[in-house]
Parts: sequence; structure tokens; C-alpha cells
Amino acid sequence: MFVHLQAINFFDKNMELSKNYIPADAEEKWYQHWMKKNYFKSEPDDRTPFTIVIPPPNVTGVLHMGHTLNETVQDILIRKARMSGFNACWVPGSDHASIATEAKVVDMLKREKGIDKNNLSREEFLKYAFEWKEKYGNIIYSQIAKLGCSVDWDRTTFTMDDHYYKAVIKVFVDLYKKGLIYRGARMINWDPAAQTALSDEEVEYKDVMGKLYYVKYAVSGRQKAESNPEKIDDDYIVIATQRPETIMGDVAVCANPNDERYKNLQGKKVIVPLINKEVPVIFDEYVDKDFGTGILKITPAHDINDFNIGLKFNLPVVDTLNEDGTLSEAAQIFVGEDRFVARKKIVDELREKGLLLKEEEYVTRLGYSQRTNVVAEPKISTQWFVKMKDLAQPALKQVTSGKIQIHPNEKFNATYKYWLENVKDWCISRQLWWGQQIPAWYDEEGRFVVAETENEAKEIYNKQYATNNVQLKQDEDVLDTWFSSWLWPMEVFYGISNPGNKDINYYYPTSVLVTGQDIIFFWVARMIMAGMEYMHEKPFTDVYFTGMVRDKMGRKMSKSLGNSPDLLLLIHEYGADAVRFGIMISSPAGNDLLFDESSLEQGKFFNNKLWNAMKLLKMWEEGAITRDQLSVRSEEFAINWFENRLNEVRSAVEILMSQFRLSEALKTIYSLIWDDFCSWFLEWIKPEYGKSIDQKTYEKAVSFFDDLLQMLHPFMPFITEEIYHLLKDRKDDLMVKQFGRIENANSEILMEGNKLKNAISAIRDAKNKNNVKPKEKISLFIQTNEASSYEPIKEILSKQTNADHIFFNQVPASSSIMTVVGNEKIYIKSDTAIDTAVQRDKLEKDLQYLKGFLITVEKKLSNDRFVQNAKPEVIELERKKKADAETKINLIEQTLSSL
RNA sequence: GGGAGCAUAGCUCAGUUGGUUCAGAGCAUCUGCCUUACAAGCAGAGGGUCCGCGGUUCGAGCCCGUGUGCUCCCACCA
Repeated sequence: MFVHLQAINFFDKNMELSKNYIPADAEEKWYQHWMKKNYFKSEPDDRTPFTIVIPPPNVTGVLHMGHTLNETVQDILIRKARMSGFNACWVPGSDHASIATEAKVVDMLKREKGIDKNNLSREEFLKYAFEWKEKYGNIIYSQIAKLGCSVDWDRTTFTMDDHYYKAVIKVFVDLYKKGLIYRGARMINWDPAAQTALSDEEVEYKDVMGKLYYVKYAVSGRQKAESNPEKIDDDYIVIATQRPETIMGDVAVCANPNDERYKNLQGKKVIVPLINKEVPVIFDEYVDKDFGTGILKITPAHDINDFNIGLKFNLPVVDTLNEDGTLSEAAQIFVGEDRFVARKKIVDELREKGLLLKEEEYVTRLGYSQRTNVVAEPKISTQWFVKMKDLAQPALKQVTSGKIQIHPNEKFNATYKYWLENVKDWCISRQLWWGQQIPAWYDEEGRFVVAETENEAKEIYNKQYATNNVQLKQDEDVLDTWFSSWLWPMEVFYGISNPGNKDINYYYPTSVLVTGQDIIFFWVARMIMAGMEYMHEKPFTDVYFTGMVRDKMGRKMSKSLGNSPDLLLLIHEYGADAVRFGIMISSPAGNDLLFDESSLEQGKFFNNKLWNAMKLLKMWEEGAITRDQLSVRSEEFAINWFENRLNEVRSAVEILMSQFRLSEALKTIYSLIWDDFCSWFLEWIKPEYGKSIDQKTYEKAVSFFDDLLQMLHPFMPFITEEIYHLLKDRKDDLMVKQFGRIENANSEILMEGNKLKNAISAIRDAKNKNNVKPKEKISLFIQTNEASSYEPIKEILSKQTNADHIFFNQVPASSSIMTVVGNEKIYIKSDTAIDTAVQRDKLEKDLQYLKGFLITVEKKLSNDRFVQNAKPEVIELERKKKADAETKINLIEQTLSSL
């Protein structure tokens, strides 16, 4: 056994340990080892499952810092669960991301191969797309592995895998049969670059500087005024528009019926400029009298409001744009010109003809396609839709009833609720090739049937229309990516394609979904809907929203700004553990995270700290002896204290983890290791130079270190596993070591530890302030009623303060420094001359503070209402504070007078 | 236009049932140390009107109102 372990050489006794930790070797070694041991694998068994499905990254490129944060959080949760007795299953995968990927592939083909998509057949194009997917999918997977993610690779799922494809089609057909999917003409947002419909959620609105053009429309049948062309008179009306290129699609102009200025236009017609088309003047309350000129042109084909008014007044629709954003035949002029070019030319022509009254700078909101970043065009088109209202109801209930918990806080509940209550039908057809092709078959007359396969379609068609041998043609369009991703938590376990199988029954509902808050509508809400529809059960119990990763100036990370670091480079420079540490330590759940490489450096330093603690223990191991000497007493104290401190922190971390407060948990562990373990505990048990450590103490220290490594492991898996094995020869691995029971911490011993720490700090501080070098030997004169309580700790005290003598209740003969610890006075005697002025200064400052403090406490205690209303323990605490302050004041005053 | 959130040290942020030994952490700054695990380190220190104003309370960083300044989400104003 362990053949492969020999090759990787855990710890060679003769091997010199390097000065610093070198991550690269350890990371590669351990990831391979864990894989070989099948630790990442999960199969249903008797244990309780803990399941996470990865939000599948788009195969458009490589992972960015947002993914890094997400995957790290998931790995922490999954490793913690695995070490806590759960059957942990983390399913990896990727998303075909139809529009985004197709755009990338089209672009790549043009740039690298000079191929135009239009010259390819559907099959040829898909071949290229799958090649692309293979390449980038694998890059993504290798990044996930480099980061240390313990995903079950055997379950890797792609949203276009065969079974997944079938599941999507099956759901489409099912929803169609239920009447929840329909085909209809609607005003949708059109992406002229990708030449496809967009769902409302795929449109991003941005404020941009635009222009408002004031265009004159002649009133039909009136005399043209010769005089002032800028005057709004009976001959013209003036209409403000941002999009003069759409005037050819005008079918009416509209004013508010209460607007006195336009009352005389009742029943009149106006002439659309340039094309001289006569259109009626209509009246509707919708028009705002105070905006622009108070009169609006109606262009039903290119504006959602106009479309609605058009419906109301039964106006025709004149679509003047082609699908690629150029002007269509219907525009009559500038046919074939791009919409923005046409705009410029039309403005020029209007200006030439004196029909442009003025241009105004104007801030407006324009909708941009999230995928191609071009201005989306409102357009009438026939698309497929999902009726959302009925699906939304159960999904809404899951969250409002608390069955699904959103973390970090409730602030997303309101947004979620609002969206679901006002949900609009979902446009799911996309005019693309990369995706699941819509399973609808048409005959030549446009009649269609919906079925999972072509044969089935024919059968249904023949039955329905009582014919035979009719050529049917499948819908060219594919489905929105989210129409496949919304099945993710089910279909990764084949829950749709093979319902009721062992895996879906065991793993569903999953435990936690970790994702960005920006896709709460796209994805989170819809997964809940799909889960309720097809499993009658929520897809996950907890949702953990991570914030957005920004650069340290608070800017969004983007390629154009060049502020998005390369994950593999970061791992190369700092190590995966340090990257994980850096991104977690500064990331309270849900808050945006300002990414700064200095936190990665902190992680790297932490690696080194752990490494050196291990080296120290290895050094001790060599010469550890069994002995029964004086010092054992203080070592017992140190061990007792740290054991309790460990238990205290372990239960605190347990609570933090259960509340998903991961960065706080990490901070707590960090401080426990660095401060309590390294700075205090190891120093306390450190043998004098040249001496050996007690065997039992050594073993205890190692077992504490084991516990610390285990606590830290979910956050920093590689170095903890590495050190775990370097510390001792082991048969087991830390990754799968199960957490033990947490004992209660004894608060008394913790307080004694604090007292010792305070005494050491106070003495060091006093030495420092009085220019006594740390190395210089001192004598301590402790004034106390409980000299015996110093027995277990006095050795530590003298070691840590460099005191070679400790006297109790004696007063030093010569001048010395005085400091107060708790209620006790300590004199520090050294050979360095004491500057009494410095002493006096410090004491007087303390005295002043204490007196002020005493006054506030006394005031409170003499307040009847406080004594009557406050809780007894609060009052008791105040009394104690008062007594303590008085004792201290007394001590200081005595000393001051003796100086 | 509608809704939500944030404002605490120079910077990034903790502070979850309101109790002045809770005003904290990490960076950064300053002082002293190359002390045999660690200079990627050790020992210390300084630094804040808890955004302004008002209220509730014996007591407010915390609760309520309001003003200011940021941020995000939703929405069809030409």
C-alpha cells in the first residue's frame, strides 16, 4: 500500500527542511494524492448528504476573481462538511452560455480563420463551437483544480451534454403541453450584433449623453408660414426625439388631451418629414405635457410605449429596421444604412431642409445587450415565451416562508419578492445556433407541433391535421441559456432525464447555493421555480450571496481596465492557499470585496508562520526527553490554558461557520494560531537554550497543532495537509480526518491565562517605556495577597520578561519602575537608571483616566433609576468596576507619593 | 420615478438580543530588537466628535425620525 506515497516523499528524516514554505510542490503533490484516494468522490450511502452544485462558469474564457471567491467559499463549506461526518458532494461543470460563447466563436472564426459564420452550415459551426468549449472548459477545470477545489470530477456536467440536452427539450415540451409555453409576437429587446432576441434581464441600462432633436412636422392642409421658421405656429408642430432615424416608422403623433396648445389639432393630420407621409394626430393621457414639446411621435415598431399606444388606437406597425440594425425597405430612405449612420444623415438632411429646430444635449438611459454591449433595439418579433405567473407563486413562497434562507441577510428577500410578484413572461428563444434547438416543427403554412423528436412530431402532426408525408421543418432558433441552467440542481443528478433515480433522491435538495447576487433573477429564482415544478421541492436550503470583486480603487474588474489579475499567476506567485486566504479574509458575506494583493501577501506570510511553527516542533522532537523537573509545572499550566482556549475558539468558529460568517471564522482561527499558539503557547513551553523539552509537553503541542491544522484545513487545504504529514508519520490524511467533540472551556483557567498575558505585556511595556532593553535582566517585586497563585506561572513570567528573580511582597531597596496589573502592584528593578519623570508622567496619565472612569461609574450607581431599572448583573458589574478602580487609584497614589 | 443598502482609526472593514474595562482587527505609521522556528519575524506605541441634527431610554456605535454624501436594484417618459 501507499506505493504512490513513496514517490512523493512525505518526510525524509535526513531531509533538511527549507527555510520557507514552497507551495508549488506541495499543492501538486497533495491534489494528486487526494484524487488517487478518491476523497472527492461521493456515492449515496447511509450518511446525511451535504451537496453543492457549482454555478457552472461560462465556457467563454478563463476564471476571474469573482469565480475564485465563489469556488473558495464552496470548497470551504464542502471540506468542512466532509470533515464533519457528512457525505459531501460537490458537482462541477460548465455552462454553454449561448449568446456569449457564440459571439466569441464567431469572432474567433473571423479573426483567426477568416471564416464568416454565414458561410458555414449549422453543423460546421457547432463543430467549431464544441472545439472552443473543449478548450476553455478544460482551462476552467484545471483552474478549479489548482485552487484546490474538492469537486467530484466524475460528476462533471456540461449544459449541452446529451442527457442535459434531452432534459431541456423534455421540459420545453412538458411546459408547452401544460400551456405554460406559447409563441407570440411581442415587443422584445433585439441585439442587432448577435441578431437575436434578448430577455429583459439581458438588457443593461446605462446613462449616456444623448441628443434630443426637435423636428418640425408640417400640419397637413395648412399654409406654410413664410416668416420666422423657428416659431411654433399653426403650420408646424415640433416633436422632440432621440432617434430621428425612426421617423419613417411614425404612424401618428400624440398629444395630451388636456394640452391647450394642441387642442386645435383635433382631427388634423401631420406630414412626416423626408418621406412626406400623412399621419393622424391622436390624443392620450400618457403624454407628459411638460416634457419636450408636449407632443410625441408614435412609432409602434420601435418603442414599447408607442407599441402599446398603437395597440390602443389600432394603428399599423411599420418596421423600418432590419435584424442587423440597418434600415429596411419600409424606411424608404437610407435603406441598408446602419441605424446610427442613418441617424446622422437624417439629421443632416433635416437641418438642410430647415426642419430641425434645435438639438439639445440630454442624459438618457439606453438599454445595452449584456452579451455584445451594443444598444439593444426594441423590436416586434415572434418569439417563444414562458408564462411566469403560475411558476412564480410557489417559488415566492419558499423564500417568504423561510424554507429557503438567503445569506448574509434579509436584504435580498425584498428584491426577490418584488421581482417574483411583478414577474413578466420570459422570452426564451434566441436566434442562434449554439444551444438547445427549439423542438417545434413547422409545415409550409406555418402550422406547427411541439414534440421531443422529429418522429414524434410527425406522428402528432399527422394525427392533428389528418395528413401524411408532409415535409416538416424544425424551428431554427435555440433556447435561452438560462432555460437550461434553471434545471442545473436537478439534471446534474439526471433528475429530469431519469426521474426518481438513486442520486437525485439522495442528493436533492442540495444544501447551499453559492453565487453572485447579480444573477438572483436570471438563475436563483428560476431554479427555485423549476425545482418546485419538477421536484415539488426547493433546490437548495441556503443561498449564500458573495459580493462583487472590485479592484482596490473600488472599480469593477474588467478586461478593458486591465485590473483583473490572472488567477494562475497569482497562484504561482503566492500559492493557492494564500490566494484563498487573501480573498476570504477581506470578504464579509455579501459585501463587495476590494481585492488587494497585500492580503494575499498576508496569506503567504501566514503560510510561513505555520511552516516555522512546524520546524520548531520538529527541532524539539529530536531531543525530547521524559523528565520530572521543576519546569513541568509551568508547562502543565500552559497546556491547560491552551487546551481551554482551543475549545473556546473551536465552539466560536463552529457558530460562525454555521452562520456562513466565513471571513470572521478565518480571522478567528488566524489569530488563534498566530497569537495564542505561536506567540504565547509555544514561547511558554519553549525550553531554555540547549535544553530539551519534556516528552509529554511535546506530544501535547503536536496534538494541539493537529487540531489547529484541522480547523484551518477547509480554508487552506494544501499547507495544512503538508504540515500534518511532516509533523509525524501518518496513515491517515487530514482532509478526511473527522472533527472531534468540542469540550466546554473552563473560564477560570482562561482568566488566569489572561492575567499572565497582561502581566507580561505590562512589564514589557514598562521596560520599553523606561528604555530598559528587552535583553536586560530584571528583578520583579510583586505585591500580592495571593502569592501562591503565581506558583504555576512564575517561571513563564520570568522567562517572558527576562526576569532572573521574582520576589513576593518585598519592596526593592533602590529606585524601580512600578506598574499595576489587575489589583496588584509590580516593581521592576533593573540596572538601567530610572527616569522618575517618565514614571510620574505615565502614572499620572493612568490616574487621570481612572478617576474620570470612577466618576462615571459612581454617577451611574447613584442614579436611582439606573439601580431600579438595570439588570442585577449589570449593577453588580458596575459595583465591581467601582471597587477595582478605587483599588488601582489607591495603588498609584501611594507610589506617586513615594517617588 | 419606485425600492434597498451603506457612512466607525490614514486604508479595508468587524462590532447579532442597547450596559463606558467594547470603541476593536488587519494593513499602514512610529519606537526598540538580525533573541538559534520565523526580519515573510519579535516586543511595544500612537491614532477615532462611531457622518450632522433631533428623539426614545437610567444608559445609544447599536433603536426611531430627519438632513447630507455614496452605492446598488427595478421602471417605457419621447
